[in-house]
Amino acid sequence: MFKENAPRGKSKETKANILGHAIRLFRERGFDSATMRDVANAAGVALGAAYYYFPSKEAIVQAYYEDVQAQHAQRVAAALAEKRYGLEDRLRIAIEKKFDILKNDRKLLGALFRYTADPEHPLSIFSAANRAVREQSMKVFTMAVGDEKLPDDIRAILPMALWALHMGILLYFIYDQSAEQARTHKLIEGATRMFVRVLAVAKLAVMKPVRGSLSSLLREAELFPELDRPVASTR
Amino acid sequence: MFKENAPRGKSKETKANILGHAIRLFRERGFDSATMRDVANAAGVALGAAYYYFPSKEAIVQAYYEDVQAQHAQRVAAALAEKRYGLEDRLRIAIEKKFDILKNDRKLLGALFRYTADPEHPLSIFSAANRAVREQSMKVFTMAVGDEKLPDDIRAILPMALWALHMGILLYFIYDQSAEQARTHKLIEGATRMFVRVLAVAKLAVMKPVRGSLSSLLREAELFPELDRPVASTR
DNA sequence: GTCTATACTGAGATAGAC
DNA sequence: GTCTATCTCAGTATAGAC
Repeated sequence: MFKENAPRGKSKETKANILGHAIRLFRERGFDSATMRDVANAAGVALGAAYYYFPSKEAIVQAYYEDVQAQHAQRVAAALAEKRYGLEDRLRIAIEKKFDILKNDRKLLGALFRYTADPEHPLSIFSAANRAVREQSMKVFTMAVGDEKLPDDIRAILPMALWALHMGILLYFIYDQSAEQARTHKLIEGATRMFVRVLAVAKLAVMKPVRGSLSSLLREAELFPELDRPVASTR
Repeated sequence: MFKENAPRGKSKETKANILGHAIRLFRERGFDSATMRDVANAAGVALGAAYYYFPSKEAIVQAYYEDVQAQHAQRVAAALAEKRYGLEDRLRIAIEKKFDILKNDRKLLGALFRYTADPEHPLSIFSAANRAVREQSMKVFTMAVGDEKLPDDIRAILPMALWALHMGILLYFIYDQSAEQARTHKLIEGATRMFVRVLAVAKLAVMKPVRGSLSSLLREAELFPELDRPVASTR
């Protein structure tokens, strides 16, 4: 089912109502087949009302995306608070929770990623407009890493690495036709184990120069702006 | 400029003509802003004629994509035949050649990747329809690796790893606003060096179990079907 | 500020005439 | 093979009800 973030107020209710019906229709018929008129009809409002709340059809998917991220942060925090886990378990749980939320939405995700390779498009997951969502998502992984003993350079790039890893798995998931996406779950398990093993190797003192090169590569590419302000303007 | 594969015959000429004007317009105005009517006008044909040759606007980008891959294979083969290079240089050259071809087409690539997360869409780079193109692209990287002395398990996954790496760089390239995409070229250089260094570590005997896990992970995920037929039906 | 109703534009795609 | 006419649907515009 679909949960909205702040259903107080009449206006918010209408918006949530439109959003809910839209997502349901997108799930049932696919994003392209469901029209904005269908959405408005299903929600019992006029077309203009749908466009009053959502500037475009894609904006509805964007709202869904933001909601998913918010839910993800909540669920991971809740799951990790339950009991003390080792690193591998924490990472696996953090990733699994994302797919719990998305389990019926494989068709929808195609629409969400449609503008990923379009820098001009606000709905790209890499757009400036989505920066906050990206950073929140990375923070979830920072939380999953927790106070694990790690070299600083590794710690700095881990959230981005995990974010990228989970995005890659997401792409696999979209294509995964196996019953209840069993293969995706296998992949999450295997990839998490592999990730932790590679981490263990990377932690070794002999690997420090390699890590250094990787860090400067990422810094120069500005893939990870946070790396640029380690000593910056804090007081 | 744009090169077509087989310009013999009047029909092929019309098709190539439409394709050429379309690509030019997409480059100049962007994929979404240039309409099929614009394309037809520019090519001096009616709208219907454009649709006779290309079932959709995206299909034009697909034709462009196939052409790019064909050119890439040619150029890499030519460059590597010139003289003997070390592994790092060969990989860097193989990747650089792709970006030579694409240097003016960053806007176009957004359209090419639009359906990457849609398994139903034939124009997805992961679709069954595009399998041949993908495999050709991986073969280019197999060629770049050449007869380098490597453990079999590493050799088997390298083409896919390099393909994935160059796709990742492609995404970076699309977002790279620096003059003449200088940052992308820095990234290619750094990523290639890093790749070879990691490879050197992975080659060590102590890493064999880690490699084994990675190989079985990929085999189980069927990310790389070729791994499934090492002993199969060849005789 | 929230919403309805209706009409209109633009562009991808298609049907059918030639 | 090619063209003209037409369809569909996302999105815009507008005028007004409450």
